[in-house]
Amino acid sequence: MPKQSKSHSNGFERQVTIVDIAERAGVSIATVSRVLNQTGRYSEETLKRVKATAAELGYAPNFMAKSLKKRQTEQIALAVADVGNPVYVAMAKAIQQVVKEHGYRLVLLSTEARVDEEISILQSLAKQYVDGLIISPLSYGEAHKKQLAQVKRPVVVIGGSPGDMSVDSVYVDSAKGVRMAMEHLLDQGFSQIAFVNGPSETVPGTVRLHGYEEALIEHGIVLDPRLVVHGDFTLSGGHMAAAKLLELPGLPQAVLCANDLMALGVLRRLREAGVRVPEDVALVGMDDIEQARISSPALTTVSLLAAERGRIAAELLLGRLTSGSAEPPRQVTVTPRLIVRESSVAYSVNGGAPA
Amino acid sequence: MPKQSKSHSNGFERQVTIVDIAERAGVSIATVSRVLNQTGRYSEETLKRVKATAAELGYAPNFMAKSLKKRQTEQIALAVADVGNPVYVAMAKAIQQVVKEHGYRLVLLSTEARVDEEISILQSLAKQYVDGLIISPLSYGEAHKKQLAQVKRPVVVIGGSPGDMSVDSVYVDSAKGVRMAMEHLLDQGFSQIAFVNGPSETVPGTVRLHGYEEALIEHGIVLDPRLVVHGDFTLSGGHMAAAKLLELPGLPQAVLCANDLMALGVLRRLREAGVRVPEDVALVGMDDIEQARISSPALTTVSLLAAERGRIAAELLLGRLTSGSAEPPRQVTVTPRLIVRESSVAYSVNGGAPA
DNA sequence: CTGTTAGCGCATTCAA
DNA sequence: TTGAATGCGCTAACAG
Repeated sequence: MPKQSKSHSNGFERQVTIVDIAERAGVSIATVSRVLNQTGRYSEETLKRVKATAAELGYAPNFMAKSLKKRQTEQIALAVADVGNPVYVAMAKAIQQVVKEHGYRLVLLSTEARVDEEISILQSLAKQYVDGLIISPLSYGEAHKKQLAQVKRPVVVIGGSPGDMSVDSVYVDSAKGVRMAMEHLLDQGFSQIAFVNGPSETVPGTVRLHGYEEALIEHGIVLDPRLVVHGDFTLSGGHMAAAKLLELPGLPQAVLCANDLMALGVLRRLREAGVRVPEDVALVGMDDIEQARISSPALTTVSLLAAERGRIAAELLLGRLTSGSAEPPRQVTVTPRLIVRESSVAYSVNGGAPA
Repeated sequence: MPKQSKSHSNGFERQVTIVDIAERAGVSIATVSRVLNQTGRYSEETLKRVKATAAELGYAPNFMAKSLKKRQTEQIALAVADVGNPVYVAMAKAIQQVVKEHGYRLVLLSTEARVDEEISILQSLAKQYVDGLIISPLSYGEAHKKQLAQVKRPVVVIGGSPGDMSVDSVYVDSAKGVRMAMEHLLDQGFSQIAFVNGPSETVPGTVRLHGYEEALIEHGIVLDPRLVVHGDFTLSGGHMAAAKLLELPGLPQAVLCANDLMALGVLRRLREAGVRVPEDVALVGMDDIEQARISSPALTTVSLLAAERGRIAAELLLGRLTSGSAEPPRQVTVTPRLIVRESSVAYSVNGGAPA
């Protein structure tokens, strides 16, 4: 290839530094730094001159150098299992909003639901490329805690276990959420309630299963193992889980799903099989994602207050960042809310109208 | 407050550096650097000793220092308008996968559909905190190009305009996509086809409107301005847009939406009004997001190949990063695909069955 | 009000 | 095979 005319300037030319602008403006680099950061004192005259030449040269401060020196990046990271899950999107938006007000940039990290990725993110946090981290881990075992202890930067975990005080955390009693949903179903006289859970090796998976079992016990119903199936918290996971349910000799009276995404997948599969919701089977999800409202029938669900948990997490982290980092960890707990919509209220087939 | 026992170690203790491990292992920092990076030569003996003490001390390399020195961060950024939009999620996942294989970390940036954020991201790219950027801008004007020209790092834009060769880009002819959808509708004999467009000041908005107009002209149909309404590419935007359509004296025969999210919102609003899809009105979206498949009725749509565009963009960027950055910009174009599902095929009310 | 200097933690040349 | 020295670009003392 012939020697290119150096037209396309996306090459790696020498970047302009404060030295360049110092020389050009006839001042020292210290002065340049001062006016650019509005720190210390300087004359009106130099202010103008420095700013002018900075603009002239198209100066942009070097993030690496600055961060290395100041020992902070003004970035915080949010690590979630699946950026495609609306729950995490809601969380991310809430967090984004509050950290931004405080001058921080939010970077999203996706773990693709893999534990080793979670650990690896915790590890790389030690590299200090962000000032703090909010993580919503799918699992939360010894490996996590060990890494967490190593980390030199504030971390707040969304999720985790109640009463675990190794780091700041915001907790929602999702087992209670499950029980609320179960009550709602049981109150309508349903006793054969299937449970579409997430992976049993995840924290949400085990916790929610507990809630299911507790509700059953409380009502003197023995758990039918065939009614408990597993998905992976995704749409298609729910779809496949419903398929398993459909293979059972008889249809359950109701299906409770560990999250809305799976509930929506279940809904789809049921419809494909000609099963009507809620007439033939009642359906309840968890999370209260936007799609739950607009699905048809609108999905009854348990809000786990994703946005609010995100906001709280961000505030906890910001607290660590700006003031004390020596105080003992705090855990704030939020309470789930049942939201009854169409998918779970079965009026009599003979057509009783709603109130 | 009493003097805290220094229990909770998330404070900002002095981090361990290669100096520490050099001292401890009785070698120079140069040697430490060499074995840790597997560069240069060193004895088996020192290898073991250095590695051991590094582990012992819980050493983690400082990202800032390393990047400052090497002038690269091994991070690339993806900036999108709305992290909640499944299209961008699909893009992100595809990109994530390919950059990861090449040892890069992907950080997600959300512009919240604001142009000033897009510009600001371009600006901060000059700060060099990522090695490259993939951006899918909603608008693409002079301000963008001006910033783009300043930037010292490779950028690839997803979207933009055909034939614009200021940077690498991947382009999908969405106007053609609209025409394909229109053909599908017109072929069924529909002539009153409403168009729910995105904001008219965005690139996708203007381009898709053109496609709509062209299709109409081609079929000798004059555009009825009342049939063109605007949303903001979100679910609720579609919902509101449908409300406007519902106010019209008569219902259009079909509704084409500039994206699936709005189409789903429209679907919901129509159902609320007791309008059946596709029996009363045919509905078509664009993008082919996962929810389009599982909605009910399943949504006819035009795939804009988000994942594939993401993959291509990532490959273009990686190309710049690893080999030449001097070559002239490339633009690769992908062709949309019509995907006919249930929402647009109106069988006769008398019940003709599908083939 | 401004300039000089010393690192931040690391990779890398140049000698040994 | 290893060590000493240099500097990436910047901020923050410390002098003047």
